[in-house]
Amino acid sequence: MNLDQIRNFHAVAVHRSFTIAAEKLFRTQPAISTQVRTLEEELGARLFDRIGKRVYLTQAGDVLFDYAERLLNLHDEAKLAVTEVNTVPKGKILIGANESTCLYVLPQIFALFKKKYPEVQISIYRNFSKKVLDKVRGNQLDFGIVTLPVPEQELNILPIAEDELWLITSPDHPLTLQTSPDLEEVVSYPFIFHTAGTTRERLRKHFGSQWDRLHISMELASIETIKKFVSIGMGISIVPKSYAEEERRQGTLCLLPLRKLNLIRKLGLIYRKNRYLSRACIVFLEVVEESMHALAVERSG
Amino acid sequence: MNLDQIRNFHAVAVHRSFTIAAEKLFRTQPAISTQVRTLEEELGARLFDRIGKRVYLTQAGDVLFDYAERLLNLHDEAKLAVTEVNTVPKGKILIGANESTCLYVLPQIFALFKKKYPEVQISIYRNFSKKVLDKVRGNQLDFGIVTLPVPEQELNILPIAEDELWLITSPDHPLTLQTSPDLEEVVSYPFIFHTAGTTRERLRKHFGSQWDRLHISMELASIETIKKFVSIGMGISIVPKSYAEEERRQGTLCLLPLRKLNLIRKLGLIYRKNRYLSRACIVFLEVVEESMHALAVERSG
DNA sequence: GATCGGCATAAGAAAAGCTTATGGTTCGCG
DNA sequence: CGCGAACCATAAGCTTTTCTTATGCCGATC
Repeated sequence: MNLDQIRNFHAVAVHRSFTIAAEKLFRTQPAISTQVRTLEEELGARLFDRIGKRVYLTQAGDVLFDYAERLLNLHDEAKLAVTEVNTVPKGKILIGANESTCLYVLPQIFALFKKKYPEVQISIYRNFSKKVLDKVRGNQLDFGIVTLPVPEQELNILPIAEDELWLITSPDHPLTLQTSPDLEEVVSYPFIFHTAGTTRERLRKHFGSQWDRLHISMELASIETIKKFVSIGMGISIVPKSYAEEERRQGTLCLLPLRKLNLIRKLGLIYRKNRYLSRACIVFLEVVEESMHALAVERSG
Repeated sequence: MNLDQIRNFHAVAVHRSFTIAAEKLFRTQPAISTQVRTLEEELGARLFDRIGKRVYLTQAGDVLFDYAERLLNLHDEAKLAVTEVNTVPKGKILIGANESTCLYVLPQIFALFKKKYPEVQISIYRNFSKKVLDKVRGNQLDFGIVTLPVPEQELNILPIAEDELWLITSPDHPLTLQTSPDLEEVVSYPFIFHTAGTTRERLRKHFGSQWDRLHISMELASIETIKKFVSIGMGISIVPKSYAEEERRQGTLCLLPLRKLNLIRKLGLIYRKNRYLSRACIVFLEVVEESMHALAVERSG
């Protein structure tokens, strides 16, 4: 019993005629006849009484008729629902990002996106870039926002933001007397760092031999707490410049570029290659590009 | 999109593997692959992400998956329900009968039937034999109980009861002095008849030339009222003997055989030829035959 | 009682679906 | 790092299913 047979049966029942049913289904009458007969044989029950010219539903046919309607309706609904997924953007997007991205990058993008596509639900997985990367590779996330560079294999990468790494200190710190302190000077002061993360690893490499001379007074798990402790003079730190602009304006932190250490942190949106993008995912990509342009204009303007 | 494709899709989704799905469905892997691909093309949406060795449902696939389960369940249910109609007797039986049959014949049969098959609902269409006959011919009734004979074309006929037509009078009627009055005597007394019906027509023929001499004092629509009026002496009537046995016992009516008028009224169960009998209808026929045997034994014993 | 309408059946053609064979990836293991 | 096994896609050929055309049969209708 397949849907075609059910459709045939249903048409015959509705029109009380094999011939008319055949017309409606753009088949010939024998085609309908045999299909109905096959159905009857399979079910072991006659579905119609063929009496003279007339066709009547038997009791079994009557029972099947109700199911036929439900099946056909459900089938139509299914087709519609599946097609709609990729025409009207809706459903859910899973995005992975680290904490700071969640705080400083995603809000603007999401605001724009939600305004355009309110039906799409966004779910955020917050973790270190490395974990995010794994989950994107494992197809458990639709998108990830991670620190670049990233091994390119299997991934599409879309750079979305650049930020210089600057030194932050408390407003009354001795280093603030300089406009652009030297690395060698800086290492003599106690540092506050993230417990882990890509940026910390990159800094270690850039510091080179200086790293061992570094005095790490604290390790904290979030940018917000780091800034807090830096502002009360518990140590100094290095963070993406834009993450501290707000505090600089308020005067709670000082932002200083480091001489000779021209470190740039790039953020990228990543997603798996060969992956089928739902309509919701496609429009998300569009919105990301769009908001990048908006930011670029903002900066230049 | 047919049920087979949906079944294939579902199996792949469940096992997250084309190969395993193929095994479970006793097909080869390419068969499953092409079917799924066809489905994807028809829906215009990819249903799986094939990434490396792994298979993931896309968003569209996820949507379809829910529908697939519902469709397959509904399909199973439909098969079961249709098959059950003709194994476990249930549903509805439509029976047509005239008033007197309803009163004196059906109750015993129905009692037995209901005891054996409580799930079958019996619906009675009460009308004259002629109307019942038409409805059985028109396939609007499963069975009819009518006065025989009946034109045989298109019908199966099962005789179920015989009854002699006897005279009924009030207990103090002059005719009661005789054991078996003559037709010629009888016609001099006022008669009460049914307004219409097969028996009345048959009597007319049998009375022959006497009919015109008949004085019909009343015409009534039901056996019960006829008996009432006869018992209070408003006239005499001729009815199937068994219909007045009760009143004879109670002494409210007298039952007398008519000499020379050996009229027998036969009742028959009729149903259309070429008609598919549901399980409920088949067991109804069985019960009817069974209760006929029971009555035969009762009479002989 | 001849004709028309409507379903069943048969035979041949078309379409769909399955299998075997094979190729390209990926993943795991030495 | 490379090799083999696992897995899905594709192609070609064959089988099965399903369609159409042709025809028969039966009941309804005039």
